[in-house]
Amino acid sequence: MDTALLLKNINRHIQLTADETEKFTALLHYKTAAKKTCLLTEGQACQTISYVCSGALRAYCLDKDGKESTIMFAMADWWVTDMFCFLNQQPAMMFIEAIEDSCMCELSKTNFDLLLQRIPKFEKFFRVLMQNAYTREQLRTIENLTLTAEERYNRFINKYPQVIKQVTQKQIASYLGITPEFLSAIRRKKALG
Amino acid sequence: MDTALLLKNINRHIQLTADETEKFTALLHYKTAAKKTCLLTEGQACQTISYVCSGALRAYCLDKDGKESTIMFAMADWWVTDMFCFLNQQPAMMFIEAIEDSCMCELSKTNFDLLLQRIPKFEKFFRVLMQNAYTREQLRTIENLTLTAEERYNRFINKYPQVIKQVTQKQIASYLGITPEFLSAIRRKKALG
DNA sequence: CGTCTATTTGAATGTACTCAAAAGCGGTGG
DNA sequence: CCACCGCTTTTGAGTACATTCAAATAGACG
Repeated sequence: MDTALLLKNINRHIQLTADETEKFTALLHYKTAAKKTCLLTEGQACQTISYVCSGALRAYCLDKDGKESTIMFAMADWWVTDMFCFLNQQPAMMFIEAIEDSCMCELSKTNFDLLLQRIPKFEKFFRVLMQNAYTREQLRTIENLTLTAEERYNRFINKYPQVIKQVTQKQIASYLGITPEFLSAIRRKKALG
Repeated sequence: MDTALLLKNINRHIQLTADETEKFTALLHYKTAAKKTCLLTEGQACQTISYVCSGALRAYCLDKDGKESTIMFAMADWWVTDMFCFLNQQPAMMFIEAIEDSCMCELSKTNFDLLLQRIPKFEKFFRVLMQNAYTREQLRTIENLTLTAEERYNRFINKYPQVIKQVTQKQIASYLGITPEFLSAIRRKKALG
C-alpha cells in the first residue's frame, strides 16, 4: 500500500509524528475496484470513507423514475463516502462506482471513531475536510439556483478541467442536473458560436 | 447575555468543564440587530460567526442582474456566517440581514482560532457542525437537481414548518430558486387541488 | 464484426420566467 | 383613526429554457 499521497494530503492540515503516522496507517484498508464496479449500493450499510489513491469514482443517486443524479466525482487525492449515512450508520442513499480502475485507502466507521479518539488532531483534519465540502456544496447550490445550464457547464469545465477527461457527457449532464440531449445542444452551440 | 441556550447547543456534542465554559463565554460578544438591518454586506470583511439566540436571520446573495438567492435562514439556535469568507478571510460574497429583531452571540475569527487552540474539544464541535451543514447542503443539491419547484416547496414546508411562519413568500421563493409569481401559482394550485 | 452504449439531431411539449397590472397588507404620519 | 405609501402577493398572457420521445450516427469493447 502506497500511502505517500495520502499522508501528504493529511499533512496539508495537521502534522503527524512518526508514531501517529504508523497508528493511522494501521487503521486503513487498501482496496482496488475495477472500472464499472460498485463500491456502495443504495440500501447497503455505508461502512467506510474512502481516499482515492488513483483512478476515479462517481457518487450518484436514483430518483423514483430511475433517473441518475451525480452527487460528486472523486478523482485521485479526493475523499468520498455517502457522508450522512456513513456518519449516522443509516442505509446508503447513493451508489458509488468506479469509473476507472481505481485504488483506495478505506477507513471503516469503527476505525474512523477510533482514530478521532486516539489521535485528536484528526478532529481538526476532518473539520477542515467538512468545512471545504460544505462551502463547495453551498457554492454549487447557489450556482444551481442562479445560473442557466450553459453557464453551469462553462463553470464546471473551468473548475474541474481534469475531471472532464475521465467522465462521459452523460455523467456531466447528470451532475449539472440536465439531460444528455440538452448538454449536447449546449456543446453544439458553443462549437458554432 | 443569556448563554443558556447556546451552552445547551454546545453540550449536545461536547462536554465542557466549568472552567472551559467560562473561557468560552469570555470570547463571545453579544449583539442585537433590529429587523431589516444588515449584519454583513457583500464585499465587507466577514469577521464573525454568529449563534442566533432569538429572532431570525437570512443569508442571501445577489447575482449580476440584482436577483436575490437565499442561501439559508438562521432561526433561534442556529449558527450562521458566510463560511467560506469567514474561514478564509475574504470579502463577503453574501448579505446577512435580520428578518426579525434578533440577538446573537458572536465569535470573531480571532477568537474562533483562539478557541480551537485553547479548548481543542471545540474542534470536534465544529467538525460536527460542518458535517451537518455539509450533508444538509448536499441533500439540497440533490433536491434541486431532481425535484420540480412544487415538490421542493412541499419538502421545504414539511422540513422547516417553523420557518414559514417568520419569512415572506418572496424569501421562500428565492430559497427554492423560483420567482415569487411562480410560487404564488404553486400555492393557488395546492389550495384548489 | 457485431453489440451495446453514448452522443447527436429534431420536433413537440412542459416547466418556469418575464412583464404588466391589480389587489392585499402593514406601517407611518397627519 | 384613517389615508396614504411602499412592498408583497396574485393573476394572466406571452415567452424562454429545458425535457421527452424517437431515430440516426458514432464509439467502445469483446
